[in-house]
Amino acid sequence: MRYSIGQVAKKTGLTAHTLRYYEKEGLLPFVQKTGSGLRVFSDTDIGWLEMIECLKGVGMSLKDIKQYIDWFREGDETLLQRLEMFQQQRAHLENQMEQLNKYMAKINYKIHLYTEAVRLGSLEKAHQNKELQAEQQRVYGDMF
Amino acid sequence: MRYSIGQVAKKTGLTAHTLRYYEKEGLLPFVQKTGSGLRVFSDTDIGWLEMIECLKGVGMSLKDIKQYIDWFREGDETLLQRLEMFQQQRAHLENQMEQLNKYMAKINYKIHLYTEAVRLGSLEKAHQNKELQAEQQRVYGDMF
DNA sequence: TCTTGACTTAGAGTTAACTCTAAAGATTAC
DNA sequence: GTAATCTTTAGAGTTAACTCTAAGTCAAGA
Repeated sequence: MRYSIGQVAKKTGLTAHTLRYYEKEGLLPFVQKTGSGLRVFSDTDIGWLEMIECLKGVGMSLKDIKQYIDWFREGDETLLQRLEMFQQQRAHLENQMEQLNKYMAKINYKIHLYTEAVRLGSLEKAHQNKELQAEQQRVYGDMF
Repeated sequence: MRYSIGQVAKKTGLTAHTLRYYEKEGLLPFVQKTGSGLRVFSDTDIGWLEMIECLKGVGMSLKDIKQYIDWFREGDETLLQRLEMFQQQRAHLENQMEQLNKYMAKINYKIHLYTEAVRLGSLEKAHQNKELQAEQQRVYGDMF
């Protein structure tokens, strides 16, 4: 299948502006153009965009994503660099997920606390609830 | 305990510049100053910084974090707003974690693929491995 | 006391990642 | 065929979150 920039924008949730910007930054080196200069995206290009979304979601900068794409274009000489990059990103992702679990515990505590506070009409009173105090100890303490 | 800005910087991994910036943006309204103007951080302030780190980590902007702090300062009239904010952030965090799990599957597949590719000296050959093709199907397909 | 290093301020500068503009050309629906 | 819509370009502008500078003040150790 072939897609115009607008169709890809709809499909991916990015704007046409952003897609052009990505291309300018070297992130979409495989997009074709018609004789009159219009971009034509293939399913392969959509696949690259999904990979870019993944790497961005893991916290990579566009610059580093471009590095990966450049390595890909250089061929099998850069297989090891690419493997190492993915290993680094996995390690990074593991840390990230661990962090998010901690944040979740903290936010769950806040939800308990504020649910009780809303019920009682007072944060101070909610804070005196023994059960919540115990949970706060577990999550690691504060009062905000 | 009381801490200078430099001690807090070390403790939190933020720079003194960043701490001053946070204060300027209204995120640290409880930090005291000495007669001569030096900042004095308390354990309560450290607690706030941990909360800010958490909310930032969940994806909130400094502006929205300030909103929460302002609500806190307004007292029990804003309990419901704060509860709703935390509920929204929990929902957001759940989506985020789900996304990260998908990214992890994708990256694990890449690591398998590239480990095999490095062994064979060719991405093309690794790609022909039946087991990897099956994994790719499960993860959702591409070839980059 | 002197020196060294930490701290103060206002305000300017930086970076990443968009985001928009304007003017013109291309394509589609009727 | 023509109106409406989409796409093109180069380049300027925006936003969030820092990051740094300069010129001076403060505090602790030898």
